[in-house]
Amino acid sequence: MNASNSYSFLIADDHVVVRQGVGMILKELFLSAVVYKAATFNDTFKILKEVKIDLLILDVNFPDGNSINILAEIKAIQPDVKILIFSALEESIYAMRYLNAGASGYLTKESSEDEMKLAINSMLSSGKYITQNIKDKILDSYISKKPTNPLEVLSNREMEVARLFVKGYGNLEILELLKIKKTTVSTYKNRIFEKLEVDNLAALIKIFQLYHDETA
Amino acid sequence: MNASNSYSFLIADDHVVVRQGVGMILKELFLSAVVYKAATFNDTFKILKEVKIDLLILDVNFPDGNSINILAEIKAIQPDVKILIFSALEESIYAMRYLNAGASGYLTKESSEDEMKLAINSMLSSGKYITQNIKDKILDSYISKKPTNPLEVLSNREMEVARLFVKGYGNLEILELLKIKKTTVSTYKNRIFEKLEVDNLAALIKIFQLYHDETA
DNA sequence: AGATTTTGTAGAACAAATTCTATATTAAGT
DNA sequence: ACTTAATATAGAATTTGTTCTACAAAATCT
Repeated sequence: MNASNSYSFLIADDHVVVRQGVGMILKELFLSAVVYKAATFNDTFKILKEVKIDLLILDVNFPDGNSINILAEIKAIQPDVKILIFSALEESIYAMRYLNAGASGYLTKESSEDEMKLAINSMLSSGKYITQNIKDKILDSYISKKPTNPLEVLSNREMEVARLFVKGYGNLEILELLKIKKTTVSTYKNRIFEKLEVDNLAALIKIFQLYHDETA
Repeated sequence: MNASNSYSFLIADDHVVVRQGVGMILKELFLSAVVYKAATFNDTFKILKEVKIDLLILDVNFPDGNSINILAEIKAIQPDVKILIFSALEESIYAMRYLNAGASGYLTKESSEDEMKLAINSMLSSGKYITQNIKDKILDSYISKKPTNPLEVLSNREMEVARLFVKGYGNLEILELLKIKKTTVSTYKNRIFEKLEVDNLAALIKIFQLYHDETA
């Protein structure tokens, strides 16, 4: 909260309507809110360097890049800024990754106005906001261990196979290349999917992209 | 325009913030605007059946179905309603499809506030709004037929199926969603792969990343 | 208008991939 | 050291996906 006793927000989203819509909700919640808006990463960084922000509402789907490590960059500039991810992606898999990477809240664009307000309030008071859904997931996987890069959980062989899948090879090609049986390939595929908590190739590819593995 | 001499709008979009944002812009343009909002197709239809709408601002990306042919259904209810598509999808691939299907304007969510206002005004006065970009395309297609975007070669149905594949849906899910037989899904997949000259899902996804700006 | 191509759809037969179970080997934990 | 968990590997049975062919309706070309 700044000197004039009102919260400062930064809405970073590439769509005007979204910036407007979120801005409106913010104004409804806090009459005196100071609301900054950014349409690109560059703008986002620029503003973060200039003014102290209490809450950054961030859509990670920018045209000028969107890998997960920008969260670290943001924190490097303003370590205390609270980040609420506001994404059009289904929370399930992605939320955890963003939370691990430095965000302290995750909200989907499908959320109702009430939930959005709840989330914003919660971020300001307790510094975080997580849906029950995600809390459950956290219990599941946080309790054990949390590798920074999810791909680390794969064994060497699994990684080998995963790369081939991401490159577009089918089971038959992989079986051929590695000289193993088709059921073995399927077994790996299964373990890979389980470990990374995905259930289809498209999601696997996204993870590889997110964690910028050259092979993608 | 209705009896009380003010325009009536219907904003159909599944995201609250977008509805708010567009609503705000509408109110800025026309103080006396009557603005209805719908978050689903069902709501959209319900409202269309009840009140006369001058301009429908429609995001066709609903959770409860989103094929192009709903435009026909809308027209069946209110033949005179003007439809402005407001979509996050790449203009070059989709605009023509929607225009052919009954819309009379296409605006991407990346548009600036000014452009949005221009579009809305244009829809109300001349009944249509097309960006220069698309006008060029129409001219081009009159002269020579060379697709700028490779995805243009897909038929509407093929596009629908391709998107589902890219999202990670399997044949079974797609067959279920579109209520078609499994061989039909395979046939589409084949035609899609042939037309785009790829032979695996990973490659298809890459093309979509390159040529299809979609937030999902 | 008539001919040709594209599109939306599917059946029969076949190929590919998955499940579930299992086992030997290695790595990790206490 | 001794036990437990993870890894690399498959077989049998089953499920999922593909091919190839086909056909009517719509769109496009001549």
